[in-house]
Amino acid sequence: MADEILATDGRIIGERAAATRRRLLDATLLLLRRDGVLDLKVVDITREAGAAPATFYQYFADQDAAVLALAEDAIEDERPLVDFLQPAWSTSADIERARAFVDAYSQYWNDHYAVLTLRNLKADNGEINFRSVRSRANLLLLRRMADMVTASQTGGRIAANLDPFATAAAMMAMLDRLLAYQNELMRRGSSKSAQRDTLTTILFQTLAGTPA
Amino acid sequence: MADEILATDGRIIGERAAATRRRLLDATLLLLRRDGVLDLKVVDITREAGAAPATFYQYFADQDAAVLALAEDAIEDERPLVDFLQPAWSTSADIERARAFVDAYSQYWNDHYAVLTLRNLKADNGEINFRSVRSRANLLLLRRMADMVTASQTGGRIAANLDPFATAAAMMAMLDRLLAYQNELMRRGSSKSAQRDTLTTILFQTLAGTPA
DNA sequence: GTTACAATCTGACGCTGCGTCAGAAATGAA
DNA sequence: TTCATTTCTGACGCAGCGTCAGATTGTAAC
Repeated sequence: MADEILATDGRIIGERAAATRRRLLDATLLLLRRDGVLDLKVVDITREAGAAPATFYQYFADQDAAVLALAEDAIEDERPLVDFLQPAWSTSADIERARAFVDAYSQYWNDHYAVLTLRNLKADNGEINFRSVRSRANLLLLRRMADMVTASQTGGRIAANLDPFATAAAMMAMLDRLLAYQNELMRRGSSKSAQRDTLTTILFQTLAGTPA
Repeated sequence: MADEILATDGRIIGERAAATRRRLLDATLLLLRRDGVLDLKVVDITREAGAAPATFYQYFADQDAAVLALAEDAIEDERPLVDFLQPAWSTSADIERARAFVDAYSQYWNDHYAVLTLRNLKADNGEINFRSVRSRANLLLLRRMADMVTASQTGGRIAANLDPFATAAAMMAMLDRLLAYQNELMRRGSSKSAQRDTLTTILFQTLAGTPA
């Protein structure tokens, strides 16, 4: 990869500096998870990382830059999820693959909960860097789902008037906000496994129709 | 209603004070929309409302209290949406009602975008007051959708293994995040009306199955 | 191991916004 | 006009941000 990591003043950083930068990122992630996305403080990050506040600004222009770096990291973990969608679902045996996808996606979202929430918030707010990183993260999955829709339409298994990309986006939207409702659902008596099965069914029937 | 509005020191407020409080709320809403949910400042709110910063704290313990009040206000506008779901959809003529529901929900979300985003963020973060106001806002719609699922299952029109409440929540999740993706979708060539139709179709087939 | 230079880190500062308090201004009843 | 009540505000102490000049650490040459 040609993306050398730079300090904010533009110089190429050495080994010691890279380690410090990494410590700062780790601390950012820890605090994001522990204190929530609205209470992230540079002071806390540097205290956690055992550095002075000023050090933070040697590697990141501001908090956002650090969060953005974490969001870039998260992309790597989203990429493998596409394997669950390939080849396209069709038979009833593929329902198990759909279930595995739902599980893997839940896991992915859980692992990166804080970062993804903040990324989406900033992206929704129109911040261009965060839009970009979100697009890149989701593009593979969205494209793949859209292709599944097209294939299922060709086979006459799902409604012809669905817009493939919009359908894919709707499914991603559903998955993205799933966890936010999970606790509430549990309180109303839908067990976790019922949620899992329900989501699997909706996803399968929307993307692939009735199993062959 | 018995809910008299109180100042933070507990006294019942008069007419002038109520007007000031209202001005502060209006200003909060304005800035939330204009500057985004992460840049809301009490100083700005009071400047906008033509008051001193200290005045804000006479009516709200902190920023959250004001946002919470706005979230309560938003509930009123969500309530009428339930009419689109009642009686349950079944015939192909009801697809038009589903489309009207999608439109109305989009409108509602657009109108209250900033407040709902912040409400969800805080609710997801576990803040109890925001969870409560979100539950109350969504409960009617969720229950109604769940009932539709049950009815459709009884009629054999949709899969029997769907958990009614989880299905309803999945549909709400999909709608809730819809707008976040809209711009991105447009950029990828799904027109607004294609999105609208797609969402309508997914919603109808998930809650009501194939039209009778 | 001393020197000198570059890489890295930090203390101290000014600024902005938060939330509190004592008291000032407006209101209106007598 | 008086004065008690309601409402509003200036001034303050505190916390976090981001900058800068200079201190510290690493290392290469001698």
